[in-house]
Amino acid sequence: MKLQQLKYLLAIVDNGLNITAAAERMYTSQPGVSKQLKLLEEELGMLLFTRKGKSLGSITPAGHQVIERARIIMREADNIRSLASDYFQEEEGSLSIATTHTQARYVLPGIVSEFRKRFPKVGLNLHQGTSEQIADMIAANDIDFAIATGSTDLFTDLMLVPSYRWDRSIVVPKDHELTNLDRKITLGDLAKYPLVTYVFSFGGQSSLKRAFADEGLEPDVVFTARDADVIKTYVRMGLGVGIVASMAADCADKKDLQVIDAEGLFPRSTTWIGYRKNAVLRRYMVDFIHLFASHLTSRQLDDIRRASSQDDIDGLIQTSDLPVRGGCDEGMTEAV
Amino acid sequence: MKLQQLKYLLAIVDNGLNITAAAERMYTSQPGVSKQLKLLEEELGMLLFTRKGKSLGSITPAGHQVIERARIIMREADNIRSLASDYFQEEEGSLSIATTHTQARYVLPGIVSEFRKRFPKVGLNLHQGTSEQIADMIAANDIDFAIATGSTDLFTDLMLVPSYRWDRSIVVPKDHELTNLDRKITLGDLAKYPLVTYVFSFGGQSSLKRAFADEGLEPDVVFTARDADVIKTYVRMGLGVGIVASMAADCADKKDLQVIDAEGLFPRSTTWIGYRKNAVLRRYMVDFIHLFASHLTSRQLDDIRRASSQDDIDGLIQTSDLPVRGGCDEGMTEAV
DNA sequence: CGCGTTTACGTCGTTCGTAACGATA
DNA sequence: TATCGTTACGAACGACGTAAACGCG
Repeated sequence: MKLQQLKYLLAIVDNGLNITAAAERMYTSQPGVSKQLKLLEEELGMLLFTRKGKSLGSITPAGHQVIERARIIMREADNIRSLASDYFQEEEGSLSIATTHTQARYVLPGIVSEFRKRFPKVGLNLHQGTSEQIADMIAANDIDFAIATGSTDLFTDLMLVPSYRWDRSIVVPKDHELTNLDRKITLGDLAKYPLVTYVFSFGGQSSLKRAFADEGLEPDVVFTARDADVIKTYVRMGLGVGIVASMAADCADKKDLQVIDAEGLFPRSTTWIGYRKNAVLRRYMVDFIHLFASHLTSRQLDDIRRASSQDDIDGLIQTSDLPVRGGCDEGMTEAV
Repeated sequence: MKLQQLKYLLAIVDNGLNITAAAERMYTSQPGVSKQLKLLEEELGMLLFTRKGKSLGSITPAGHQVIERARIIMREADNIRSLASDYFQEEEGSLSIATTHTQARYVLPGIVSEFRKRFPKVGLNLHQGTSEQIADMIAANDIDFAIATGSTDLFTDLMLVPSYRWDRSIVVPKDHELTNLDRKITLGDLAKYPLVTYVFSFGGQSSLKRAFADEGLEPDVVFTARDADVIKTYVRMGLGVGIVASMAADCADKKDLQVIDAEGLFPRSTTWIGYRKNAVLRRYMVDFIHLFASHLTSRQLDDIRRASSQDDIDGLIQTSDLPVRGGCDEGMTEAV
């Protein structure tokens, strides 16, 4: 059994049991991969895949078990390499992050620019997607960090570090009648207007919809998007009243939009940053977490680095200690 | 990085940083091992060992981390091989068991003979030792099962399957005055005589001594051994009253010794069988556990096989369900 | 006949063992 | 000088890539 053989095995699995594709991904010849698979099967004395004629049909039950173990082996081999790189020179490497639009657009820019300043030699890859797409990217490997809000169910394979909390803001055109309210805005006020907001299911099972339902109200949502910029665009067009993450209501918007803090109207959301269980975090990765979850002390980060289960992390971080991030640059300066 | 290199690395560590010894253990040449270590260090760009002149001095801090990961890799590689052997032919392999004298002498013979009948091609290795020695054997690898009583603290790396419980028996010469007692024997009775029993600390912090202390008594222990046969020998010589595990008071002894059941006098002990966490159990290994812990259903065994933490196992087995093993063959027939 | 896998074979790099050398206590 | 690790070198092995054959849809 060779590490190479296990690597090829996983490449075949991760490329839909297509040896040719696997070979291309591994930058090697197709017969080589085919042969190594054959040798591995021979040494183990068992078939890892069923054959349909000459093609691979499916993974055998025993094959699944072997693959599972092979993944552990490759993960630990990667970890050894990480340890070594980290030990030798901590400032080089790469960092792949999968995240949602709100984070990528409103929160990460400040953090990324600071990170690049500190680690100019670390190659940064940002991938934007929905929570589900992020989960897929994780499964397909090659992602070091996932950053998202709520929806922890999709990410049971990750260690999730709660990083900050945020409220929502109401966004209306400058001349909107809601701006003339001489009292705090209520859900009842909002329910009178057509609403423009995130796709429901964002951050769990529609905490937004439930907030209305809890008061016996049914909101009139006329438009949903995954993207605060799109929402604001339609608000500008007068399509309705926008509800966005407070971070997304930035200063630039104040020119033609009125932003009303909706703190207390909806439950607070918690954004976390997650990494694979059992992954060795390189120093610059820990530093990135520190930039993102600025409330953590170095001591806490050390403990997190050593944590082996989500419970360990949950025990380290009190949700109530998390900073609350607002809009219009306040949050950003806080992070830097 | 090659599996072979990691294997050599661990061999060096496990042989006291002596490359020559490691090479012998691996049935290969010493320069080969030396070179592979060098290549590994070169590839990782770090020293795994400090050098004292030409000899290896100690493991570097980073080296410890690498070794830890390497152990996981080798363990999973072994697991893959186990899976394969098991899949192909379940009836061949080997089984190494480390256990205490009482188990090896009085409990295992029946089980082993049954096991050999079922799996004649599985090579059996039994190693006898104290709990501490068993723990050492585990650490040095090459042991599949540990069987012992109490002292779970020494075996936190193992999954422990509680297997049966047992009481102690009093052993006296045929003509001893304790045999003429017309009531149930008490600790107070025992305290009047010189005692011969196991080394204190057997099975935890001397549950035996504590049983006396709880009644305000101080036993007069004149001789301690690790070995019921030795104890019985001294009882025969009239040195004192023997207290042994009930399993150790077998029928053959009844010729010249009187055995008095001491159930209730001392707390019950629980004997367990343990295997390494994350180890794949081959089918014959599961069958061995079944022979040893005969109360388990196939369903429970399946769950145990899949368990990933000690808590999972503890949740599956109620201590009160464990059979109580007595002496004089009753227990043995029950197990077969 | 295209797609994908396996077989065949020549080349090249790696591992291994023996032997000799170097360093340390 | 005994012990242990490294260097040197030739032989055997194994991995890889190209080319060609094979099976299936």
